[in-house]
Amino acid sequence: MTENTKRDYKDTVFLPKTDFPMKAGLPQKEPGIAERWDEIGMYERLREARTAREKFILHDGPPYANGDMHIGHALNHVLKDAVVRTQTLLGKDAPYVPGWDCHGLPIEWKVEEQYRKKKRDKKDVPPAEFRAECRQYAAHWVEVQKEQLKRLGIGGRWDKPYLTMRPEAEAQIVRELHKFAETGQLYRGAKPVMWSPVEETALADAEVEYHDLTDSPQIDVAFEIMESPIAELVGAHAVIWTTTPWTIPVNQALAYGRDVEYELLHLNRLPKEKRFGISHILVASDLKAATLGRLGIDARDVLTDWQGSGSDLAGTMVRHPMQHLGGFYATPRPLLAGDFVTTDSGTGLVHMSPDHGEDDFELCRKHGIDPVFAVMADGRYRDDWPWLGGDDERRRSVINKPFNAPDGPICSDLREAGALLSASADYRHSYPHSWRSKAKVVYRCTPQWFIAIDEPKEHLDGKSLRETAMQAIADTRFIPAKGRNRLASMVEGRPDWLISRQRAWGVPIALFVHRETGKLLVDREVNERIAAAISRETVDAWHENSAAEFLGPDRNPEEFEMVTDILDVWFDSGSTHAFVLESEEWPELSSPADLYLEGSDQHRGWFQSSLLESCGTRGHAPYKSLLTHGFTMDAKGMKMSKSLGNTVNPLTVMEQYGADIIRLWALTVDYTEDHRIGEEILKGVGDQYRKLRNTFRYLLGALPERDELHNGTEKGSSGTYAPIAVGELPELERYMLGELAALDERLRQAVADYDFGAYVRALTEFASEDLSAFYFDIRKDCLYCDGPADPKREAYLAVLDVLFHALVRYAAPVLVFTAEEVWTTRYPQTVDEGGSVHLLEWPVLPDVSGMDTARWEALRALREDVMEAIEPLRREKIIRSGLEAEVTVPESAVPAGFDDAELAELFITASVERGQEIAVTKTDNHKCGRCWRLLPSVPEDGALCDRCEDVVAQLDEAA
RNA sequence: GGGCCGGUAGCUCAGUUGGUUAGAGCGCACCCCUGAUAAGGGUGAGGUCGGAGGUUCAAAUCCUCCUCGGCCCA
Repeated sequence: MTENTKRDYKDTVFLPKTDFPMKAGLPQKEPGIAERWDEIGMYERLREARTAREKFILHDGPPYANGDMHIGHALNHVLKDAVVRTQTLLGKDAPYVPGWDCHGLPIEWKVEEQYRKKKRDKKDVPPAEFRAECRQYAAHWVEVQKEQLKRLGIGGRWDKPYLTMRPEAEAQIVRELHKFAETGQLYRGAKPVMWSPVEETALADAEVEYHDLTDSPQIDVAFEIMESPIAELVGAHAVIWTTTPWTIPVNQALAYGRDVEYELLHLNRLPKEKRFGISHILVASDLKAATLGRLGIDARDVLTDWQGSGSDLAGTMVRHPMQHLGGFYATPRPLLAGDFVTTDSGTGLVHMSPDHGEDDFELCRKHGIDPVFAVMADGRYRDDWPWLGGDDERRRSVINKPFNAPDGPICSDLREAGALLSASADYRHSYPHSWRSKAKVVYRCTPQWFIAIDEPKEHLDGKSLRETAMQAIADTRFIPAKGRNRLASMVEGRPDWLISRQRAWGVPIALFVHRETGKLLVDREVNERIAAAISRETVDAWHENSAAEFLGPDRNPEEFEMVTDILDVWFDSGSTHAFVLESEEWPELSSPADLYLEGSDQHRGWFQSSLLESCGTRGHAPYKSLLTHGFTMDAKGMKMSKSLGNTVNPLTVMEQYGADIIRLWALTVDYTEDHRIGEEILKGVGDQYRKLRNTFRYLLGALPERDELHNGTEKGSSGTYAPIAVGELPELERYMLGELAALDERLRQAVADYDFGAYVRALTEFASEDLSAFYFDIRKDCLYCDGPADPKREAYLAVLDVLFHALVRYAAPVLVFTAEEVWTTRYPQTVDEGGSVHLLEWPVLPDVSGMDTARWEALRALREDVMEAIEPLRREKIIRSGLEAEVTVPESAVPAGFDDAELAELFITASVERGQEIAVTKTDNHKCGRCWRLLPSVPEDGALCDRCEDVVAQLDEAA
């Protein structure tokens, strides 16, 4: 046999063979795969495949149709897609209809910007044309985002997404509004709302952002006390402090705190020029020092003439500093007790203008003081206003900086009236600004439409909308659980829902108000005429048709006012359950949804608007459970912003790494908290991806090219593993099937918990630890060197087949593209058949119940000890590989039922025998020229062992 | 400024009702293999569990304060 020592046995070894490349090239490959899904009509195929199955409805919250997809969209949609795909894999019918929010200010703003660029005045544009432009603008971004989401591998009904601007949707939104009107939950009120004088519109809370200012004005103003139960106070001056001088012309009262302590300070000791012509001032004791400081008065120079608590001030009246103007200013202003008064800043006395503050409005309303609507939409005082209104050339918008400055008209007039005690422009605080124009906003009282939150309603079983919503929250499942508290506390504390906007691009508040009585017209026939018209002609119907057409012949159009406000876009999106889930247009959907899934900011947004809309009209939430995710930060955990330049663009990541990498990232991080993304993290995700990819590559390489395992039958895209007789398998094979079953269980649990991090981790650790480092490593010799018909080798391949079919399905919801690539590599006919890995269902595994896994866990622990014991010999270069080691293990450490030969195979060593303690020596055996094992049956290095001798003989014979 | 949430190895994450030397995967270092090869295997080094107090026989786990970060609100 000496000639054999020179023979190269490489071609007698069964090495893995596959066309599946190690390097993924995802950015190049993915678009083609997505395209094929489109071509085969994946969504319809899935609906067909899951006909009559239990449904799982994830309702998409509509992103705003404005701009490219950003990382937040990517995370959100990958999570949604993972939910839909895992539920589908479990065999449920999980349709997904993506949607977009299309109305609203940001789009209007963009369209106006385009007009400005064309030097065209918006006021010259006919409203219908303007709305048409907005519609076109939104449609453009819907298409852009749609393509970007498809590129991300998101599956859904892309041929018919829902848009809030579809006429059918607009009509249904109006119908929902009418439901509120018909049940008496809608009212027109006057309330101070956040108002932007620049955009001339009321703003929602979400449209306002706070910026820190360092140069705000602050002034102290003296109001002379006319009458008071406290005799000493008469003739003295109450001092108020404010950062908004422009509200002084609309002052109607002062507020004090009942429990706050006040002092009357005597200024007579001061030199005359420091006294402002005033003898006494009234301020809170706690703020005395701060106030005197602003007034430039040394506290040692003043005496306290009177001291008392706020409640003593009841019944005190002051006069406005501009009393000499008469009219509005001639009325005495009362001092009122306000719960909101604190001694944190100011003077402890707060000037009240019901037009321009929430606290002010409420307190004044209690005392019968009404707002006067002095400030117009553009921020200037109205034409007939006696101070700084009309033709006063100094008239400006109230947010105009010079207007409020210490040398501006307000301060100058107050100074002249002897009422201005201090004025500067150096105050630091945060102040609300419009998120679009970045200009300052103000509180301004305007007529607005509201949905009442606390009125008990018959159709809600005598409960209020708030109570109904609180009950619905109690009935909802929250993932993670902390969301419940967050939503509940917001609903508990929120005010009535302000739903009107004075803008152009939106669903109209299509209502009639009787001019004489001011009452809302509630007539179902009229309402249905309105909705029907909108459903035919879009929202233009309301603006372009005459009142008479809606009112019908029985009513005189002259008697009714058509409301021209439009709806808050939150009302639009809050109605999606009505015009999407309940709509005939998407028969695959139903309501309520099993799940809404959005970022945690939507506790105040969509989760809440949907809840209120549905509770107000249907008495329950439109969802059974709510899943919220945190926000994506940069690599250091800091918020991403364009100005900081630390944004990560998912489109770029897809180009560089591929969509499967972003998906793997999104499903690995803890979405319940804020999480990070960055180069290092993506690199780590890429490593994890490669581990999974190589596991599939190994399986594809080891498994027969033609499907011999299936006895020649072509299983194709509906294929599953070949039937196997579990009882006849070697124990290692049965153990691995048991481990696979354990993995299966972990994965099912992770799906039930929406815990995708646990899902991916279980999958990766299984691939890495159980397969690569254990099972595949042990069976490498068997796969390469045993004869093709060897029962052990066949058993191994059978188990690899099971593993393949299970793992490719498990991976499919995560690595949507790679799983498809894996599947079509093994079953190329899938492509012609129009099949896909994504049409398959959760694997059914061979039953291996009753396995004694404890024995194997002990075995693996021992295996680790053996590896550790071998290491010193390798370090000292006594041996190089474990195959050269003869190992002794303590009898007591070996689980029952393993013989020495099995142990040597499992430990991948030359031999194993029992002894007192773990010991390792170098073997004297020779190395088999084919399998490279060092065995007693090998006569000399390079010769064959018994097993290889047989196999080579067989092969030579066949050749 | 207020409410809520969070800060465990370089990275992503586990750490059940407080209880033995705080774990995993990846990365890293070193080694082996060169017949999964820009792959595979082995060993190892990394953490004062954001910081400071406190409760307790015992705290990453409970309490207080501080700090950093985030969301929402003002």
